[in-house]
This record gives sequence, C-alpha cells and structure tokens, in this order.
Amino acid sequence: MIDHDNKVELINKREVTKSNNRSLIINAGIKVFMEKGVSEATVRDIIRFTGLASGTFYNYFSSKEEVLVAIVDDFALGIGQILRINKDKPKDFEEYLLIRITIFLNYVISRPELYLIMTNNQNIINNFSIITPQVILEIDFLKEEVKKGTEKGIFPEIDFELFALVLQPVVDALAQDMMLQKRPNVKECTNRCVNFLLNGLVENK
Amino acid sequence: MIDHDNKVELINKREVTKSNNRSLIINAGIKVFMEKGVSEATVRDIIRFTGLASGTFYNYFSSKEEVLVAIVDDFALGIGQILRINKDKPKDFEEYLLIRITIFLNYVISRPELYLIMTNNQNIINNFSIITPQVILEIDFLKEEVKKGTEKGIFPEIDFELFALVLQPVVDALAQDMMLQKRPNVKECTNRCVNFLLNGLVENK
Amino acid sequence: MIDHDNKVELINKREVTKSNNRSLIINAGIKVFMEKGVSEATVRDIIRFTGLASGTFYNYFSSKEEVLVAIVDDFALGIGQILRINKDKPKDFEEYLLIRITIFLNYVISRPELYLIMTNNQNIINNFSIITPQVILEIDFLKEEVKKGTEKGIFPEIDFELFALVLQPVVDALAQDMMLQKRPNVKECTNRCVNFLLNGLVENK
Amino acid sequence: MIDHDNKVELINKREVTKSNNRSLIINAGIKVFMEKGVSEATVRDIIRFTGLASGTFYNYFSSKEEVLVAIVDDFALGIGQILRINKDKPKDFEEYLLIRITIFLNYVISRPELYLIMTNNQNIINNFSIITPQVILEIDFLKEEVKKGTEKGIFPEIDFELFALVLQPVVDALAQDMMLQKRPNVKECTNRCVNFLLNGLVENK
DNA sequence: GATGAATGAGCTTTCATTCAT
DNA sequence: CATGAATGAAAGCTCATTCAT
Repeated sequence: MIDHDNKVELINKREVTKSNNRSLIINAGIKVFMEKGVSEATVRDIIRFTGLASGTFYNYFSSKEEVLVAIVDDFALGIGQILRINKDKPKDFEEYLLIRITIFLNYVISRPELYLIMTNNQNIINNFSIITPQVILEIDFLKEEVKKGTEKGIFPEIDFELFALVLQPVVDALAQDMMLQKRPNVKECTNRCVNFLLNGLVENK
Repeated sequence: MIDHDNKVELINKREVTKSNNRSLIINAGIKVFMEKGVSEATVRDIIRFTGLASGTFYNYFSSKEEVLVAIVDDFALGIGQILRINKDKPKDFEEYLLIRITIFLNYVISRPELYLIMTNNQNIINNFSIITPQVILEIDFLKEEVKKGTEKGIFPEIDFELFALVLQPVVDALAQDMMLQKRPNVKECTNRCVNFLLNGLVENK
Repeated sequence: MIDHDNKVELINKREVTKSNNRSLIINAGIKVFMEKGVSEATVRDIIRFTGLASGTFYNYFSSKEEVLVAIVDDFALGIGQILRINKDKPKDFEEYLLIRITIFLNYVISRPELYLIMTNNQNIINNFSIITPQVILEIDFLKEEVKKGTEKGIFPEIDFELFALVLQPVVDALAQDMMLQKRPNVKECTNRCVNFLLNGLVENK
Repeated sequence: MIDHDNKVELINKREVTKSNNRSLIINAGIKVFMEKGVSEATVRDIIRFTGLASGTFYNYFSSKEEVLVAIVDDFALGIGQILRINKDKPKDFEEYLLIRITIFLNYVISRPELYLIMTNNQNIINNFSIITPQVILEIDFLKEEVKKGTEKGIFPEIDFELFALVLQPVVDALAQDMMLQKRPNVKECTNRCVNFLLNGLVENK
C-alpha cells in the first residue's frame, strides 16, 4: 500500500511540474505577446520570461506560434463552453443578441490579454491553425442558432451571411473601445452593439 | 519652346520617377509584403527584388517598416485626394454613404495589393506609426462631413462616435468578402454596406 | 532433472541476453550507424531506436563512440576466434592465404553491416581507440603465423612489413567490390586476392 | 586615365581581399580538419581560426563540407595537371608505374595535410561530391593509359579492373607508411609499390 | 538499475547595418 | 550616391548529460 501510494505521489509530482512548466510558458507567452506583438516576439523572449532553460521550451512547444495556438485554444474553449451551457430561451432576436453579447463581453473582460492578443494577431492565427478568427465568437454556432430561431418564427428573416460577416467586426470594434474606458461598462456596450445591429446608425426612424 | 522643354522635363521626371530607386524599393516592398507578409519579410528580400545593392536601401529607408508606412501613406493619400476632390452634393445620408463607399471600394479594387497589405498588417502599422488604421478611410474627415450634414439638417442625428468606430470594420468586412468573389461587384457591396449601416440587420421593419 | 534445469537456465540466459539492454543498444547502434553514418548519428538516435529512456544509455556506455568500439570489438572478437580455432595445416603460402582469406570473407558476408560500419568509419575508430583498423584482420596475428611458416621453411621469404601494410587494404578493396555484386562469390574473390598478393598484377610471367 | 586606373585598382583591392578571405578560410579548414577530423570540426572552429566574423564564412561557403570539397578539388586539380603534363614515353609497364607513382608521391609529400585529410575522410567526400576517391589518383585516367599501352603491345595483358581497384589502396597504404618515417623516401617507397604491384609479395620466384 | 524532464553549452544560420571603395 | 563584403548580435534549435524520482 505504501509503495503504491509513493508511486502515485511521484508520478503526480512530475505531472504537476510538467503542467506547471506548460502554464509557465503560456503565461510568459501572453506577457511577451502583449508587450511586443506576436510577430516581434521570439522564443528566446518567452523563455527569458519563464526563467527556464532554453531547451525546456522545446519539450512543450516547437515554436512561438504553437504557444499562440494554445492561448487561442484556451480562450475559444472557454467561450465555447459558456455559450453552450447557457439555457436561456430568448423571446425575440433582440433578447437573443443581448444575452449572447453580454456573455461574450463579460468573458472578454475576464481575460483582456487573451482577447487583445487574439484580435491583434488574427492574420497570424489564420495562417497557423484551422481555428478561424470566427471561432472567437463561434460565429457558425451563433448563425445556426439564429437560423433555428428564424425557422421557429421568433426571429425575423435576416441575411444570415451578412450576420456572419458583420457580427465579429462590430462587436470587436465596440469591445475594444469599451476596454479603453476607465470603467468598462458591459451593459452599455452591449446595448450599443444590439441597437446598432438591429437598427443601424439611425435609431429613431 | 518653353512648353516643349516643360514636356521633356515632365517626361524625364516621370522616367526618373519610374526608375527612381525609391519607387523601385516601394514596389519591391509591395510584392514582398504580399508574398511573405510584413513580419516575415526582410530588408534583404526587398533589395533582392530591386536588384539594387543592400547599402542603397538605407539611402531611402531605414527599415522595412518605413517602406510599409510609405505604402500606407500612398494609399491614404490617394483615397484622401479622391474623397476631397469629389464635389457631389448628396441630398441625404443614404446618398452620402453610397457616394463615399462607392469611391472607397472602387479605389480598393484598383489597388488590391495595397489594401490587402494594409488590412493584413494593421497591428504592425499601429505599432509603428501614428497613422491609425482609420486613416484608411480617413474616418475623421468623414466624421466632420457627417457632422456638417447633420448641422445643415440634411442628415439625421446619429451617434458620431459609433459611426467613427463602426464604419471602418463594417466596410472592411464586406470589402474583403467582395474581393473573394470571382467578379467583385462594387455596386452590390455598396448597397449591402449602406443598407446595413442605415437599417441594421433587420431590414423591413 | 539437472540437465533440464540447466537447459532452462541457458534459455533464460539467452532470453536475458537477447532482451539485455546492452545488446539492445548495440543493435540499435548498428542500425543507426548504417543509416546515418557514425558521425551523423546521435546518442538520441540510438536510444530512440531501443525504446529505452535516455538516461539508461549512460548505464552502459558513455558515448556513441563506445558503442562503435563495442561493435568493432564484437567483430574482431568473432574473427579472432575463428582464426584461432582453425587447425588446418597449409602446405604452402598460397594455401595459407586461401584459407585465411576465405575465413575472413565468409565472416564478412555473415555480418555485412558490421563490416561496412567498420570500413566506413576507420578514421573515427582510429581516433577513438587503440584498436587500429588492422585489428579487423588481426594483422599482427597473421604476421606472426607467416613468420613461423617462413622459419619452418614451408613459406617463402617475404617482406613481412609489406605484408602487414598491404594485406588489409587489398582484401578490403576486393571485399567491398565483392559485396557490391548481386551474388557475392567468396571463392572467386579469394582467388583474386591470393593471385594478386602472390603474383602482382601481371600473372603469367 | 587616372580615373580608369583608380577604378581598376579599387576593383583589384576588393578582389584581392575577396580571394584572401577565401584562402584564409580554406587554410583554416585544413588546419581544423587535420586537428579534429572533418566530422568533428564545426564551422565555428574554422571561423575562429580565421579571425573573421561568423557571417563572413557564409559569403564564401555554405557549409564545412564545401570547404572540404574546395580542398579536395585543389588537390585533385594539382595532381591532374601534373599527370597530364608529363610527356615521358615509358618503355614498359614497370617504367610507367615508376613514373606515375613517383609523380604522385612527390605531390603527396608537397601537400601532406591535403593528402591526409583526403585519405582520412573518403567516406565524407564520397557522400558530398561527384568526386570519387579515385579522383585522388585519377584512376580512370591511368586505367585508360594502361589500356592504350597494352594495345600498343608495350604493356602486358593485365586485369584492368583489378588494377583500378587495387592501385589506390596499395599506394595509399605505402604512402601513409612513408609519411610516418622521419625522412620520407619517395624513391624507396615507389620501388616498393612497383615491385609489389608487378610481382606480388613473393619477389624472387 | 530505469526513467525522462531539465539543463545550458554551443552550433548553424540569418540579417540589419556599416563603411571602405 | 551606389556598391556589396564584412560584421557580429542574436535567433532557432539540438544534444549530451544529469539527477530527482
């Protein structure tokens, strides 16, 4: 029994170090990518930040881009889970957008660096992984939801392609503006988004 | 005689401009940036393309980023001139947007590489110069125009800040989609933009 | 019963030898040295081939060169044993050479990889150990045999130093040529060697 | 005129530096290859020896192997020229061999490092260039010469393939032995070679 | 004795930049 | 102004080797 416990403990210790180093590198990557931008960052910058030996980096990743992908994956995974967990039944399109965008902006505010790294380096991300930038908002998932809502008759007929094209850049633009404020206000930003998406620039027609 | 001399001078100027080392470098920059992306491109790549000696590069620019800025400036200058030259008097906001966006999309289509280089490298452009990406559409100039139109009463009251934030990303998203088509259709794309900007996603309310 | 136990023990020993880590490493070394050449091979390549952990390598060898030496030793040991076991009494020098070279070429043909590794890496072997390439044919042993034959009067007076210098390269050259043939013919090759060694290039004088 | 002269001078100065650096690197290569062997040598070792900057190496060669090839080419070129210049008309095969081997051994003695580098690294040379190790003695050229001599009837009928296989290793073995002597004696070594090649080990039959 | 992650020296190579010509 | 070889900092990466487990 003691032997067995020992073994387990040993393995765990190693496992812990292992995952520690991985996080160490990812976190260093986040800091470096924020400071210098992904394209200017070097593998050496990242390991310098971790305090690990240079060789250790390559035990976990084989390029800075893989670190970037790990960061993006982490973000996308998080937002994907929250989006899917949500079980609200919006009564109309406006409520639907309000809910979705609120979730997204709250998530963004909880991980501002991840969000900024992603929006600032979409071209690199595109080139390096299957994960399209749309993953960020999981656009395709939302598009399907909207289609279903329309089929059910609770959502209006809209141009789904336009929706898919425009949602991300609009929300990004307003989200980035929000994050520049001293006191980012998710509610206000959400309303702005939804109003614009529903009514365009000219509100009271 | 004077006329003749002038002509000759002009031609010479053009010739000079054409084979001008500065232009040579800028054009090489455009090709290289298109092929490898700005962050992967090197000064060496660019001079290799020109056939000039490496030292010559530094008589004109002191980094590849300066070449990028020159490219962006050139694009911005071009669109700026056209925007200002235009003397149409739009009768309302819709017409105004139609005119402006048509001009922009035509310009984009006439210089697709410049546009793609810019949209694909906004992070670098942001980091390197004061020139914000909004320069591309000369957003501030348009904002002023819109304000004036509103003051004159021919444009509706709109949220000018929202307009400034949202115009660029929306037009970019649709422009990029347009350029992926086999036969890019400026008119169609313009209508899509304007409709969305004016009415939002839900058209027939 | 004892017999039976013995047998089992023997089999076990063999099993152990077979799956013995040392042999595992040596065999991996042979494969890797054949594929990449000694100088391009790395310790990592070798352990990768064994499936062992990298640290384990150092329980048996302290460098890839030591593995090489082990391979060479193994080859030399083998040929040495056979040479010494042989109890033929040649009646003259020609018969002596025929016997010796036949033994050697048969041994070479039975272990082509070992032989190729050795002949292709003589510089490394020389630099790394006292074992000269002559070990391969156990030149010194043969030299002594020849001297004794000469003393006995059954061998002619020859230049022993020349013999020692020339035997190895001549046999190697013809052995390598033989191994390039579709159907290596030991007898033919042996005759060629012996004829040349005895009569030089011009046979019928 | 002055201008013209100046230009020529300038170009010459550059050319001189250029060829100086090339030689500098080749000579450093020779020293390093002698000391560590080709497979252990690194590009860094070589540039350290020259005193040049690391980048400069790559203006002339793109790997240590290219330096090796340059060394080998130089040697082969030299021996090739001398072999072809020679206009002696040997009266028989013995005289022919004496002349050829004397030329070769004198050349070897005049460039001992080059010769040693080559003989010690034939495997690497084989892998890296079309130049086979036989180039060293220009075996094929000699083979043709011998064939012609046989046709003319002044040389005996010999096994040309055997000649081509055996000449190089035999001469190499004796040449290396010669170079280990305090006072290398070309004449003696040549005689040894020729005697062995003509008569085999047993001289007085 | 086996494991395999961590280490860091050190190699190859590129590249921006300078400067004598 | 043009040239292009020289420079050397610095990046990417590998690998032998150690050592806690």
